[in-house]
Amino acid sequence: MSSGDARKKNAVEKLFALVDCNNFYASCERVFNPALRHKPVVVLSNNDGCVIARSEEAKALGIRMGVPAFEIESLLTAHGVAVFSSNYALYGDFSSRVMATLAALVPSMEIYSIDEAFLDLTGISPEGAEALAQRIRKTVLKHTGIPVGIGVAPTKTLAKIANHLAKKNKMPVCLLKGEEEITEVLQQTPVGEVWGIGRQYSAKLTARGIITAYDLSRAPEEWVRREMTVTGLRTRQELCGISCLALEEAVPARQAICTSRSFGKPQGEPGPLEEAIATFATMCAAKLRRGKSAATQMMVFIHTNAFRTDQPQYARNRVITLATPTNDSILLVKAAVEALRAIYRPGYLYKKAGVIVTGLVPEGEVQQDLFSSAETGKHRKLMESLDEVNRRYGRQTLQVATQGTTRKWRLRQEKLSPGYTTRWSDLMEIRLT
DNA sequence: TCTGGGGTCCTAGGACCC
DNA sequence: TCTGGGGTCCTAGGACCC
Repeated sequence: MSSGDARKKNAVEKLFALVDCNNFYASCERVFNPALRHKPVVVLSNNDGCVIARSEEAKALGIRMGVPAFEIESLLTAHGVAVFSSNYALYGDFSSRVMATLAALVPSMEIYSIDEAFLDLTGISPEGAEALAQRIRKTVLKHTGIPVGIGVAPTKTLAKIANHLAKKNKMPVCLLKGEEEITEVLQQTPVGEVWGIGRQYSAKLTARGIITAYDLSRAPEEWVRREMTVTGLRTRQELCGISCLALEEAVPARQAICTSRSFGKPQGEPGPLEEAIATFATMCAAKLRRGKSAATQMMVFIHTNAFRTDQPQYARNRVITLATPTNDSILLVKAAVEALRAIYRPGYLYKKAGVIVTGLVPEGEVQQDLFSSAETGKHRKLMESLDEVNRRYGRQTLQVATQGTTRKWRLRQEKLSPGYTTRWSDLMEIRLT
């Protein structure tokens, strides 16, 4: 069966759009800082470690994604690149604005990531889809200041490819339809660029002579399934135009929440480590409460700097099962510190630590433990007040004592932009003279 | 001196049960 | 020689994503 025949088997020809914000973090930094227009901009990861977003001008300078900032310091200075620490409060807020704008323009959408959304355009003619995509792009730009690119195709995987193509050709919208056009594009797409094909699979496929996305769409189904599991098989079918990945409108309940950081300076003493772990535990607790869920298990991990092969290495984690599912900061801090004490060893320089909570259940369904319910009830009121204070006066205004005040472990964040849209004190001022 | 953070899904294999 | 078979649950590890 040719892929064309297979496509016809779909009762209704589906059509998906992928909307992707261009260089999202860099674009956010630009909105309130027009002086940065047409200038190279990069945004660094937490701890000012690696480059995680680049404006077009920065890409043109040859700055690669993920490159450590210290390796390109002279390049950044020489070209007057504007450098920012990541400001997730700002990006999260812009993301909400973009998504709200999209939601008002289409009947059904899936928020796929902070800067991407899939839209269902099934039933719309190719010309209609193209016009709608153009309108979406203009509206988002006008309402939020964020430029987006849009790829449209019969499956999500093909819509991703259409979106890449739009970027490559510096076109705002790319519509991919019709067997011949799709075949031609797939033949020009390296298999590693396909959504769902990462480094490992890319190497394996290339070694087997599967070089392009088209080759993968023609590979024997049995082989793909055996070597790449059903996930790989779905990707193969999607490349053939058979839609296997549906639009997921409802946000599935989280399964895990993680808070982890690299330290600005490596830490050897137990004190600062405990303060860091306690802080991560309270951040997990706050995220749990915001999502109205509670955790049944917690994992605490610490490790040394793996890049420093000249130093002794150590990495351990410890899982604690909580007697009753909880989102109480005080109980979670207690558990986290206990876990840390069990795995901490002196004589190492720790670079990173984190807390992961799992086994999440809805807050309302928690079975109260007979022996601790009185304590839990008291704490609940306290947590509500804590969240309210921190919401009003900024994160970490009220803390659990174990979090400490030295913050020796804190992030390096030397180039943070203001919280233009999320902190009253950072609101932009305009002087009319 | 400096190298991110937060998620998901799938499978194989072991433990355990009847 | 040859040691049941089938089901469920859990975990670790490997792959991927942005």
